[in-house]
Amino acid sequence: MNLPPLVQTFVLHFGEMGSRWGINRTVGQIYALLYLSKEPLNAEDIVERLGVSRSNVSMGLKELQAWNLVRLQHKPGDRRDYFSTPDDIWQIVRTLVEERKKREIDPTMTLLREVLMQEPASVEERHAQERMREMHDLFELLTGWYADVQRLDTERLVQLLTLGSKVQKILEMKDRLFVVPGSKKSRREDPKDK
Amino acid sequence: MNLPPLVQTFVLHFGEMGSRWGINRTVGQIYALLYLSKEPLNAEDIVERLGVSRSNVSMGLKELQAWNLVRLQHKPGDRRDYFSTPDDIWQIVRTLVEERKKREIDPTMTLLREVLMQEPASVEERHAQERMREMHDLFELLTGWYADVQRLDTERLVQLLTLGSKVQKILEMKDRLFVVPGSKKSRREDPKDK
DNA sequence: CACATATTTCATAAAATTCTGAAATTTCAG
DNA sequence: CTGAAATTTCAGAATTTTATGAAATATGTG
Repeated sequence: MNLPPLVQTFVLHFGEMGSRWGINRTVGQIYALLYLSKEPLNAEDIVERLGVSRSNVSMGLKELQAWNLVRLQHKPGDRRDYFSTPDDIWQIVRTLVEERKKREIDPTMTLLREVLMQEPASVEERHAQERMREMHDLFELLTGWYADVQRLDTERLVQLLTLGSKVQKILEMKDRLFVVPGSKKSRREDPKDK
Repeated sequence: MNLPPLVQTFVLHFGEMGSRWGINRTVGQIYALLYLSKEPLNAEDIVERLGVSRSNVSMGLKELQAWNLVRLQHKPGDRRDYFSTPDDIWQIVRTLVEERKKREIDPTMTLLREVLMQEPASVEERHAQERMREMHDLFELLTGWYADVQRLDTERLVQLLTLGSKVQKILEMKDRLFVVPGSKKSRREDPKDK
């Protein structure tokens, strides 16, 4: 491995981290390298710096492209493929979340919907279905929220995240300002209520 | 494998899904089985239903315990260990996020902080450090938000998620109501501004 | 304390994955 | 078209992960 020490530390860490996700060490390292690199790199650059085989790099890049995590570019008068990551880190986050949703949540939702259609054949199956319903509803809530904030531009998203639960305060304020008498929603919770 | 068809479908799916996360098939299956089960199960129950070896189940349960994803219980007059998942699915989500943060984000943050302390020895390293700084700041923002909403009780959390980006509307409303003249924060963005 | 039961550990077998080098294929300049 | 450069594919080697059965250890009851 032929890298500045500071870069190497990060690349190695990402390689290890990769295995805790579903990606292999080389893919993690390639990604980390591209993320840190100012200039786009071609496959041979990556081979030299990481000290892995050319074919391994080829496969790794293919996987990263499947994840939409790297961008393919060309330099004028150079037929080699150059790769880079988006400069905007928020774009990276959006892609990552989108792809993970596509791979992990969506197939599970499909399966849950299918299974929830079936008629339970025993009390055991009935209970199992209830649990699956809970998971289904949870995922629906989370993906709904995600679809919603996904649409925000970055500035607003950051604003929202910075607020964190302080949003809660504002919600309470809103509640107080716009109480509709008799509305269930507007009724204040009181522990003494039973 | 000795399970009602409906349960089996889900258990198999979770087993496959496991490998896309960092956990192995058996661990995924054990978890799915416990999640769907009304009653806590002991190791032998799991062996029978999943058709895997006793030792495999022992290891799998150990891993799930390390993740805080299963609860160990006892039945009166029975020395065997019984396992279950929390009934409250939100509790499960909280644990999962917490543990993943602990395993994936925290070590990365530690490394980023260390590397950001060092003096870059070249322009290349300087640029790499800037990228790491971006990642560091991003993680800080996200974990800050997480720490914040983590503290909300479930009802309020659901309320927040249900709102999604509609929160934005409320924020704008708040801005309009409480403009502090001359304050940077309260100044309305205008595309015509330069 | 003894002994039957339950659980864990661990060496190694089995399976899955990752990586490589060689060959095949693609691409494009001349 | 041709041929050199670039990339991809792929069979098998290397490595890593996962699963098993046997042995060791722990636990609790009588």
